[in-house]
Parts: sequence; structure tokens; C-alpha cells
Amino acid sequence: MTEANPLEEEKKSLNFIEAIVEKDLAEGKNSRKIQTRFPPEPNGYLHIGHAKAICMDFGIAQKYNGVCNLRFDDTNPSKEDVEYVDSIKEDIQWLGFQWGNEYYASDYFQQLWDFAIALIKNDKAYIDEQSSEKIAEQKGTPTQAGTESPFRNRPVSESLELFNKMNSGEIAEGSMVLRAKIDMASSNMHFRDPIIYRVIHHPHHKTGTSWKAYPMYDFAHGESDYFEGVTHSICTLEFVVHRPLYDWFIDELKKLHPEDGEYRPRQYEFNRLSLTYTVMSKRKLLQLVKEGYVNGWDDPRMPTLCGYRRRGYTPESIRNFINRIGYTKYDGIIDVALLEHSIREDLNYKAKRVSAVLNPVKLIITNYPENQTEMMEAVNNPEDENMGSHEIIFSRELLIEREDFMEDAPKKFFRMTPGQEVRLKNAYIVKCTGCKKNEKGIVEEIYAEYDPMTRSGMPESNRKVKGTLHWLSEKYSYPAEVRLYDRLFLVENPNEDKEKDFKELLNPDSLQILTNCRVEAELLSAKPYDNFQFQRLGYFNVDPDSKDGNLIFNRTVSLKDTWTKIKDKD
RNA sequence: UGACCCAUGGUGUAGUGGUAGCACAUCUGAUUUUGGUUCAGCCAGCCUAGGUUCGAGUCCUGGUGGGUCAACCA
Repeated sequence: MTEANPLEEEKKSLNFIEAIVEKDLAEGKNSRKIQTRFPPEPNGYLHIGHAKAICMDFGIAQKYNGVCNLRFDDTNPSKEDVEYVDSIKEDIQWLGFQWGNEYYASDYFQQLWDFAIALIKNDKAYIDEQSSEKIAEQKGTPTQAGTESPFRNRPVSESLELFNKMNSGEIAEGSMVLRAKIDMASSNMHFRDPIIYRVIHHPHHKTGTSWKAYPMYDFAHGESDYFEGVTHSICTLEFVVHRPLYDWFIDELKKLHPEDGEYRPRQYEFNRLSLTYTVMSKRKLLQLVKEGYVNGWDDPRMPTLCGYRRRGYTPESIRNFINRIGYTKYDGIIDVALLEHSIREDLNYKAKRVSAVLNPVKLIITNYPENQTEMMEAVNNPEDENMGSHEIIFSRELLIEREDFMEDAPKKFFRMTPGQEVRLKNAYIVKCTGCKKNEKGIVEEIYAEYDPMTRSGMPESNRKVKGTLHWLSEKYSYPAEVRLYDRLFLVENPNEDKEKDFKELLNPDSLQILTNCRVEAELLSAKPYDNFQFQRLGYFNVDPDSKDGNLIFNRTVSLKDTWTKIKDKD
């Protein structure tokens, strides 16, 4: 056992959370137990940002022989729905993770209620009957201390009685809340008597109408961690300011549970994922779906996990991406190119290449016999011989990509142009002899002559030509309905007003899309799949029998920061 | 005129107080029956000023810059 190398390698790549976990383990904290949780609120679909949290929460558990449970933070029934519960579970599994137990914060409503009662009895919580405006006003500002509520020192018995009423249905929403009695002058706004219970009459997706008073996040999250035995409660940076309150409640809880000894959950925070050109706010994504700007949460333009899935992203590529970007406390913006690199890398290795012509123009091989056909062999994946090959029918009248032809070509144009030889992939070398244009000057047919000695595999076929084009036989190809997606999500311009950009996006008259980016397409319907191949490098990452096929064209056009206004997109 | 968090090439991320690495992006060249892939290479970095130290990206202090916090959201 002299190889200390792998271990050292691992040590080097530790992120700061892992370093903390290892330290805790070394110090014997929480009896050397590791337990995490992934705590989504079921109020939307998971997006790529959640993937980062998932990889962290589940990753830590995996790496240190702990457990990671799934816990739905369902303390606000007015926003939540079972539809979201189901999609969240599906997406986590698709990403490649499996939770230990499935919990709900609502499982703890009774325990939380009892805890709240205990706080009231200890004079650490009280019922406030002021309006939300009044309470906000008394809260002060970050630089100005708050003032105490006139209800702050009401008798315990009164609070107890009103708290029960809050849950009985006789109290209207908004007319009464339970507040923790902490410190209205604290420099931490969250300590200024935070609201811990409010009244909501909307039925809960799990508990129905049995509760009317619901705990707030701050009063439910740490407590749920505690009830479950979570040791490392990992979340994003915006919760840093909540941590003192998290600890305050845990302290109170521990006073009631001396039997729990040294155990306590601790919160750690890492930087949230933001991606260039990508809208990540749940609120905005919800708006895009609800108002019909996209076809649903899994619209391929959405940055949701199901959107990426439908677009052809693999779970491996997303995990690799997350691995690459790391976890720190620095709030940066990741270049989406890194994500795209991850999917290209993965697909290059595993995707089967097939043929398709998107924007066809007819190519006639004038010296090829009228009714002759030949079967040409096409390798499925040049990166992997084991993937085999398939056949494509060659004939006199072909289709090629319109942009692969230029009548007057510049020097660096290596594709079809009069007088220049190009190879038709898997077939012959041909030389363009001219074209026919209509009265508007649009090219209708292109003519070329083939060299019979240059069929793939023949000795002459080794002749060097600069360009290789993909093609289909006009007669032996099938139409497919393909919808193109340019990158839709703009935003990202650190100095600009993102909110304004978003409004622009929603305005159909000035729908901004980024041009010059890789074209991505969704195959809506396709007959036999071998007849599709893509521009230059076509990636086809889909079960051929699946109706929900996805295509990714790897055009590798460089991403430019140029915006173009396009109307009537879609 | 608050509290808390943060600062390493264009972007992101490593660096027990001891030669600043890696990935992506860009650009150049080679290979290539996908303008893909692969390979080689270029460009480019420790916010600032002090202090501690033989030695500071790392520790301390002060600046500067950025972020978070004032929902009956999570």
C-alpha cells in the first residue's frame, strides 16, 4: 500500500465543503455521521442551478458514506403542487441520484406546532395582530433599528389562545402572525422578531385542510434538519444571513431535547450557479410557462433539467459540467460555453451519426446513370468502431445543404463551388460544373460530375479534397419536421438591468435572440432515422424509435455578443 | 450610515507560508472522408496600500470593488 497518490489526488480536488466535512469527521462531530438533504420547494421544475445543489448534497453523502434524503420544503400551500413533486423526483433520478428517504416538511407540522407552543410558553414568541405593512414599517432598515410591536409583551395566555385560533379557521389570512421575540434592534434583520407562523387557507397538497397556520421557512428548515438528523445542511449563499437565526432555533430546540446530546445540524453555503445568456429565476421561468411564451417546462429552450434532457443533454454531461465549475463562495457567472463543451464532449464519444439535410437544394450528378443506385456504407461513430455502420442510398439526384454551395466563393470556402472538387461523404468525389437559378436569382439546381474511381474504399478515393459534404438521395429520403431553436435566453450583461432585458424578451415585437450561435433543433417527427445527418458534424442523440427525438447540430459558429431583432420567431 | 459574505488570466477553478497550475473560451499550426474529433503551440492572472516573516496569492490591518439582508416566499 505505497500508493498514496490517488488519495493525494483526491485531497487536492477537495472543495471547501468537502474540506469541512473531512474536518468534522476527523474531529468526531455528530458521532462521525454524515447526513445531508436536498430540500426543494415543490413550486416549479428543477433547473440546471438545482443540479449543482443536487450534485453537492448527494455527492457529499456518497463520498463520505452518509445518506442524503429528499425533503420537500412544502410550508407554503398557496404555491405548491403535486405536479412539481413528481417532476422533481423524476429529474433527480434522471440526473443519476437516489435519495434515502422521502420526507416532507409538512410531516413535521405537529412537531413544529409543539415547538412554537413551547416558545410562547417561554415568552419567546408572541402573537402580533398588526398588518403586514405595519410590521414591515416597524422592522426598520438595515441601518436603522426597528421598533417593538405593541403586542410584543402581551400575556402568554393570550398568545396561546390566539395561536390556537390561528389554526382553527376563524382567523382571516393576514390578520395575525406568530413572531419570535428576539431583538428588534439587531443588525441582522432576521433577528428583528421574525414571523414564524402565518395563516393560509389554501388547501395543502399533502395535509389538505387540517392546518390553517403554517410555519415560515426559517422556522421549518433548521427544525426539519434537526428532526431528521441532518448533520450538514448545505445551501446557497443567500442564506448566509439566515444562519444565525437557524442556529438560534436549533439552540432553543436543543434545550427541549437534552437527550440529543452533542448532536446539531450546521448550515454551510456555496455560490449559486448563474450562466451567461440563461434565465434561471424560478419566478421568470414560471411566467414563461404560464403566459405561453414556451411550450412547457420541458420546452427545449428552458434551462430546466427536463428542457435540457429534451434538447439532448445527457445526465453525464451535466454532472461533468457541475464538476468542472466547482463550489466556492465567489459569486461569478459561468460561461455557458463550458456547459456546451460538456455535452459536446459526451456526445462526441457516444452519439450515433446519421444524415439529415435541413435546408435542401438539389444536386444532380450529370454523369451518373439515371436509374442507378448504390448502397454506401456510413460509419456510425468515428470515435467508436464498435458502434458499427449503416447504409445510405446514393443516386443521381441528391439534396445537399443550401449553404454548402456558393457560386462565387471566397478563397477559404472549401465546399461546393464551380470548378472545385469536393467529397460527398461516404461516396464519390464530385466536381461542380454549374447551377441553374430562377428569375429571382435563387439557386434551384446544382450540377456536378462524379469520378467513378473515387468511391469510398477505392484506391483513388484517397485523393485529397478540402471539403466533405453530407447529402441525401432526393428519392430515397423522408421528410422530417424539424423545429429550429436559436438560443432564446438572453440576459446576462452584468451592467445592464436584467429585469429590463427580461421584459424585452417577453415583448413579441422585439424578441431578441442571439444569432451566430450553434443551431439546436428538435426533431418533431422523423421516419427511418438513418436518413438524417447534420451539418458538418451531426449529432443524433436519441432512441430512433422515440417520438421525442432530439437533434443537436454542432455548427461551431463562434458565439458573438451581437443581438438581432427577429420578428415572428417560431 | 449597519451587519455579514467575497476578490487568482477573458470565464470558472487549484494552490500544508517556499517555482502560480488546470479547464473552458480565443488565436496559430498539424492531422482528418463531418469546417467535428485529436494533437501541438501562442496570448493572458494573484484588486490596492501597509504590516508580520529569510520568504506572503496564502497570515494581520486599512482602503477599493462586488454581493447579500428590510416577503405573512423558499
